[in-house]
Parts: sequence; structure tokens; C-alpha cells
Amino acid sequence: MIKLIRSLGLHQPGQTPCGQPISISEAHTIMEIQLRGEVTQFNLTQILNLEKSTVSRLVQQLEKKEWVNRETSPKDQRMKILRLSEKGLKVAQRLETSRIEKFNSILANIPENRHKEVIVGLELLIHAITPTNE
Amino acid sequence: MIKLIRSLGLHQPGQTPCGQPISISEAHTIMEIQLRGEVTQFNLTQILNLEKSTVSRLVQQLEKKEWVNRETSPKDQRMKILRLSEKGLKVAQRLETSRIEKFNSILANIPENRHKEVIVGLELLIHAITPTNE
DNA sequence: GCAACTAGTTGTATTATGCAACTAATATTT
DNA sequence: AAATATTAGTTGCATAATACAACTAGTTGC
Repeated sequence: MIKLIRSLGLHQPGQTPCGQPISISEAHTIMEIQLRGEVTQFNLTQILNLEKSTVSRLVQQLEKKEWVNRETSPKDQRMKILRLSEKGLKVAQRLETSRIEKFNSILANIPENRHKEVIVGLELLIHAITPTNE
Repeated sequence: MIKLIRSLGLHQPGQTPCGQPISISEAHTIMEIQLRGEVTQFNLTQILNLEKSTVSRLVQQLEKKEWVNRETSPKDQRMKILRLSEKGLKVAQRLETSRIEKFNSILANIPENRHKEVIVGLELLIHAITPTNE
């Protein structure tokens, strides 16, 4: 389990385990925005479990790269609503395909008739973890 | 899979996913030394996939905390041989038990009769990853 | 309408990392 | 055997991600 984590290369800065040139936090941010359509920065602090100042700067970077658009919520002008730009959407899709590729390349080391076991096991595990940690 | 990684809280600095007050790199270092009995710093750069300067400072910290002993190799005086101290061994054991506890607390969310599936799936996966990434 | 709260920003400090230049020890070449 | 290469480790930078604290500007509640 620990080996698994390290093998995914989570120490190496500046790129995801899938080899894309983007920091892990940025990648998670992009993925979450894509998943949800729109989020506020405050949402992100909870989703990513990071300090609001950290998220603020994280989003600033993404805005600078023109991957996300920020817009003050008309309902509550304290909040900023984040959405993916065209560019950002492409990045998100690229991330997703490279994630899938990575996963498939791992599965390729496992005999085909055992794939289902891996997937079922992972699903159970993910399901078990998610409620615990929030 | 991505969720899994984030759920383990790998963004939060200063502590492992298991809640121990030690950085992730330090924890990996301790674990590896325990596993192998002794390693050189150069070994660590390969194991952890980190730059030699990073490892140098990492080990300096652990030495300061008196968790590892450093000794110049008599065979090749360029190399430093690292071993766990008494203290370090205790830390390693504490880490291990908290890892096991964490894992069990996750398993507790899964019906008992499916535990084997999770474990088999993980084992397959770990086995598939390890040769790929080194 | 004033006090309390809330979302976000900015300033500062810390930590983990890499790269490049260095030192000292060993290995290789001539 | 001396000169050169290579190797393990250290140190001096620079950078990035993070937290905490103090701040601003909206919103809510009494």
C-alpha cells in the first residue's frame, strides 16, 4: 500500500503520476472543476483539504494559465465561481486520457482474467475510504 | 484511483496519511532503512527517486533527530552507511502499527466477507506497479 | 444599523525539492 | 605511477507548495 503510493511518484514535483506537466494540486483542481461544472474557491478548500490562502494562489495560477475563469457570484459577491475555460477543458481531457492510459499500462502487467479482481478490489477500497475522510 | 490518493491526505505537510508527526519522505526513508537493515545515501536516491542533495539533507534531519546513524563505509570511504538507531527503530515500529491501524479502519467499512477481494486486488496491483516504476 | 460572520487576498515563514558547483575518494587510462 | 574519469556526498542558490495571521469587503442577524 505504501509502495503503491511511492510508485506513483508522488514526490516528483511539477508533474502528475501520469506524466503530465502540471502539479498534483493543479491537476486535482482541474479535475474537480470539470467534474462539478462549477465550484467556489471555498468549495475547493474543502474538497482539496487545503488552506484558503493556498487555494487562492492555486487558482490565481490556473487563471494566469487561462485554464479557469473566475467570476464573482451575483448571488453573494464574496464568492468567486470557478469554471473551466476551453483551454482548461482540453487540459482536463488530456489528464483524463493519460490517467486511463497509465492505469491500463499497469493492468497490462496483470493477466487479463484477473483484471476484474483488481477493479472490484479498488472500488471497494475507494468506497470505504471516501466517507471516512471528510 | 485518484480519489484514493487524495483521500489519503497526501497534501497535508508534516504528517503521514496515518497521522504520525513526520514528513512523508522521512517516513519512507525510515521504512526503507528498517526493511533493508542498512543502505547508503545513494541507495536512497534510487529508492526514493530523489536528488542526492535532497537525500543528503533529508538524512541530516534524521540524524539530528537521532533516528539514523551515519557511518563512513570502510570499503569505500565516499559512501555513508545508514542504519536505524534504537530511537529510529521505535519510530519505524510506531509507523508500521499506525499504518496497519489505518488500513484496518478502512477495512472496517467493508463487509468482512469482501476483505479478501480488496487484499487480493491490491496485491495484484502492487505487484503490477513495482517492476514498472524503477 | 451595528456586530458577527464569511469568502477571499496578501504578507511572511517554513519546508521540500532540484540544479549547479564544489570536495574527497575511487577507478581508469595511458 | 601519474593524470584523468567517475562517483558519493555536501553546500549554495532558486523555486514551489504550503500554513498562519492580519487584512478587506460583502452578508446576516439582531
